[in-house]
Order: sequence, then C-alpha cells, then structure tokens
Amino acid sequence: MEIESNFIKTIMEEDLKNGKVKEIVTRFPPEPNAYLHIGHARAIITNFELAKQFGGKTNLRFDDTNPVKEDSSFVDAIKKDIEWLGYKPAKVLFGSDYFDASYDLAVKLIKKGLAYVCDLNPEEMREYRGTLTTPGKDSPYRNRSVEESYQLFEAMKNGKYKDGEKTLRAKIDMSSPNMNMRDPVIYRIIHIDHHNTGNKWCIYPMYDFAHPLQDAFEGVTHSLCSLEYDDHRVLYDWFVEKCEMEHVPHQYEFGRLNITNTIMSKRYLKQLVDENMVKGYDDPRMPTLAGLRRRGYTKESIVNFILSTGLSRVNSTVSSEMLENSLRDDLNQKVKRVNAVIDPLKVVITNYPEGKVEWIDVEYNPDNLELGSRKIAFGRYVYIEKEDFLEEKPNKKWKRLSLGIEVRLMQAYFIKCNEIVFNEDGSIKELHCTYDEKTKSGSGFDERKPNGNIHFVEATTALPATFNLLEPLLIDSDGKKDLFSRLNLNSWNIFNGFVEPSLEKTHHLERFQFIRKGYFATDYDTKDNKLVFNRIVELKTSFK
RNA sequence: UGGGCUAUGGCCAAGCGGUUAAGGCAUCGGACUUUGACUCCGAGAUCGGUAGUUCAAAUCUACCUAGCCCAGCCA
Repeated sequence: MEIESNFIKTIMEEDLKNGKVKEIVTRFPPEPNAYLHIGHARAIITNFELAKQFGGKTNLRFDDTNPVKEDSSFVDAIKKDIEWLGYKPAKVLFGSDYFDASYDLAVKLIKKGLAYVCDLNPEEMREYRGTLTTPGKDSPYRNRSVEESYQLFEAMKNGKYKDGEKTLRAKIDMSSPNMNMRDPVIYRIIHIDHHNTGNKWCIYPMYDFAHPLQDAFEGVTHSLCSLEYDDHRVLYDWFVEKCEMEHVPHQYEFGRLNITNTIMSKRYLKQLVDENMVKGYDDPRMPTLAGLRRRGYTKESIVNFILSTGLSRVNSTVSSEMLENSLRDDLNQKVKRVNAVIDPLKVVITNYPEGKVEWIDVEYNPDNLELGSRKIAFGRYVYIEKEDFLEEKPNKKWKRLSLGIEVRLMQAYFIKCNEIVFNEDGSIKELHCTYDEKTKSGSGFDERKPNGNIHFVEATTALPATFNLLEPLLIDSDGKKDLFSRLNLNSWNIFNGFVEPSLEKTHHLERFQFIRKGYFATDYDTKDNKLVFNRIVELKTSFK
C-alpha cells in the first residue's frame, strides 16, 4: 500500500521536480514523556512512508528540551514502537545533542541585537504580553545593551540565577497579532538533571527556538507537524533566517487523527494507568501502540489503516470500524481458521458410540491452502456455543440449533436436537442430539439442507482456554459528558471455554480466526498449561 | 472582539477551471456460501451559504455562516 495523493506529497513532488530540494528528509520528533498512541502513528507513518516513497530518509529525534517532563524510560518504549511498525530511522538523535550549537546561536542572536535577557517574572511577563485582542508592551529590559544581555546570559548559563529569575527572549514585536511573535522566551533556567546531559546545563532552549534549528542542522527538508503549530511557522522561519542557518527547512502542518470511542490524550491515558483503571500502558484495551500490539493488531493493519484514512489539514475523527476493518482485511487470508467455543454448552450425541473419537482432516484456511491442514476430532461429546441454541426456533431467519431442528456441525455431521436436559435451577445442562452418519462433510450428501452451520469442539480432546473479550474503554455519548463518566466498566469480559487440540503449542501473539467468533491473538499470559486469547476484533455480521 | 486555519455523501478523503464528482469505511438491497465471515454485483452527494468572474466553477473573487487553534519560562 502506498500513500495516495495528499497535499504534502504534492508539495514534495513539486519541490523535487523544480529542484528546490534534492532529497526528501523528514523527522519524527516525539517528546520522551509518554507512550506513543495510534494518533502518533499518523505522524510516524506519514514521515517515514513519504520519505521512503521518494527515496529519502527519516530521522528519529527525541525532543528533549524540557528535563522536568522527560525521562529516558520512554525513549526505549518509543524506539520499540517505531521498530515494531517496521521503520528504521536513518539516525536516532536527541534535541539535547544540539545544546551547544543552540547556545551559540542564542549568543549570535544577542550579538545581532535580536535577543535580550529579561528579568520579568512569569506574572509580569503575562501582563506585558497583552491579550488576544490587545497588543503587548515592551519589556523594560528590552533595550538592554548587547553586552549586558550577553554577560547576563553567560551568568544564566553558569548557574548564577535561580529557576525563573531570568529568561532570554527574542526581540520581535510585542504588538504582533500573532502571540508567538511577542518576544517569545527562547531560553529558561531549570536546575534539574537532564536524562542525557546530566547537570551540564541549567538553561534549556524552548521548543520554538530549538526545533527549527535542529531541523536545519539535520538537513530536514519537510518538517511535518500538527495544525496547532500553524501560527508558529512564521517564528520557525524567523529563527532559521536570523540564525543564518545554511540549510533552510520548511514546516508543513497536517490535522491530527482521532478515532471514535477512543481516548487519545496523554493526560487521560496516564490517569487510566495511574488509577489502575487499566493494567498498564500495554493493556490490550489501550490505544497505545504497545496496547494495540499486545491485543494482537498487526503492524500491517496499523499502517494500512493510517494510509487509508488519508491526510489533510483537518483534524479528523475516523470511525473505529475502519481500524477493525483493516485488521480483518489483513488477517483474513493470512491466518489459520480454527474452532474455539467461548461460552460452552455440552452436547451428547446419543447415537454415537461411547469412547469413540474420529479425526477429520481439515484445511486451516480454505482461502489459503499454504497454511496446510490439521485433524479435528468428533465424538459422542461435543461443545457448542450457548448462543447457538434456542429452545424454540424464533423465526425463519434463525440459522442455528433448536429443539427438533437439524444443523451441521461444521466439517463434521448434521445433528438434530431431541432433548434438553435441565439443571435444577432451570438452566440448560446439556443437549441430547443424534447425528446422521450419511451427512459427513465431504461426502457430497445433499438430500437435506441443514438449518445453518455451527462450529464445535470435541469435548474429550478439547483444550481449556480463557478468552478475553475486550470492549471499548469509552462508551458513546453525546459528547457532553467528561471522559471518565463515559468509561465502560465492562470493557474486559472473561470467558472460559475450549479450543481444538491443534492450538496446544501456540505462541505469544500468534493470531487466529476463531471460526464465527472473530480474530484472536494468544496473550502474553499464556503458559504451558494455560491458554489465554485476546479477541482483537469480532467478525463482521449482517445478522440482525 | 485580534490573528491563523478549515468546510466535498453518516465517517475519512481524492479533485487544483471543462471528469457521468475517485476510493475506503459504514449503511441498504441482491448473488454466492459447510463461518449470518470472505467474495461478487447494485444503490446513494452538485461540493457550508450567497453574490460575482467565465462559454464553462467543487475548483477563481467577495461577503456571510459554522468549527478548530493561539494570551506556558509545555511540546
């Protein structure tokens, strides 16, 4: 799958064609302060795929200019997620790699009279900044001499001041209608150890200053970011120009990706983890890449999903069905289709000999013969799904088992239900059925049509298994209620049932289609004698 | 109320002055079917509104409307 036409691809094509750039260089710049989620996947995939399609390259650059928020524990998780998606960065870099260079450029701006040290405290600075509709006022320190600002900045660097005591600001225009241009802070004092540079620095550059310079140092041609940076672009260009960067990168903004019923905010994700509403960042219900991976989503399904949603300058909310579709689409041909009974109901085939079990050879996937075949068992005792039986056939559309009704156990025989055995509490204990030897699958029997086909597992050879049926963490609402009141308290449903014996030696993250039940993946919790499967998505159904 | 951005079927999204306005998801019909799956057919928009420019506009212009973003020493 390739990226189809979008405005950034068009820009790149033109830039290449008219010689504006010789090669496409992009970068993915996560801040190492959180796990990546499916929303980030759009940025990752867009950056890497676009560069790849034009024979260019993409760097991974950790944007670590704020040591109070960042830490290296996220670095490895982020690397792993990107690698999982199948991308290899041309280089792995850190914003902190450029602290020296960035400091020199700050000095350069001071020397050019384009930056000054400001003594305003945060409250004062806010007052001086003005509002959206009223212009700001010049800082009283704005006209400090170049030499004084330089000395002060040196002193800032050398730890002479406490956090917040002074800042270095760009001298631009306090009356600009664009708030970003009202003398933005470009360096602030933070006395905290940095995960990479330790205590070497106590001043750190701001994003708006650091980012364009990093892009320029790396030769990034197309610096892609989200829409909210649109009105930072003029500042981005200002820094590149005033710092006289040799290479001139350009910023382009695209819309963020949201998915229906999905929490996509760092804050809520963190809160879910911190308050134990989920089992960690890799909880299979989480929209993090780690969560989706554990749930069983394939990287192909993620990449195809992102590519199929396209890209534009609109913040979009895509239906979660689209993600699910891309998983089904990916796994349909790829994966073994096997039998699992999630919510078992015991059936006794009264006319089948006690103690006899026959084995039937069945293809793993009729649409992909390369997957081979295995033997499935049939015998006197089998399990079917509870939901595949109703005492009385409710209507003509009911294509499952009922009293007096005959269905086919897929790949085996027709069975007819003759008797329901009840428990004392009135619930169904088991079904007594008879099978018809003539109806064996593959025999060509066509004298009668069964009332549908249901799946089953032979009871004496079945393997017990646990099934996690996961639902969205968020319940639909009219959008008025806050996220936590929309939390789905029944998002993790556990069922204990059985799978066919061929699954005995499954491994973590092996995917299957459990016939008629959906796509499942073997969970990390699976041990030698304990099988656990997560349902990735259900099968589509037109059953109404 | 200042500035920026956006507006194509239910949800995404192509389209860049002349096409019967791509495609995907969803939906609704129908065919096929040992998964109510898959697959296959078929159905649906005149492009936020108005007024212009033009032989011709979703594509250009103006105005209007609606939504999103910006007043961190966050990114």
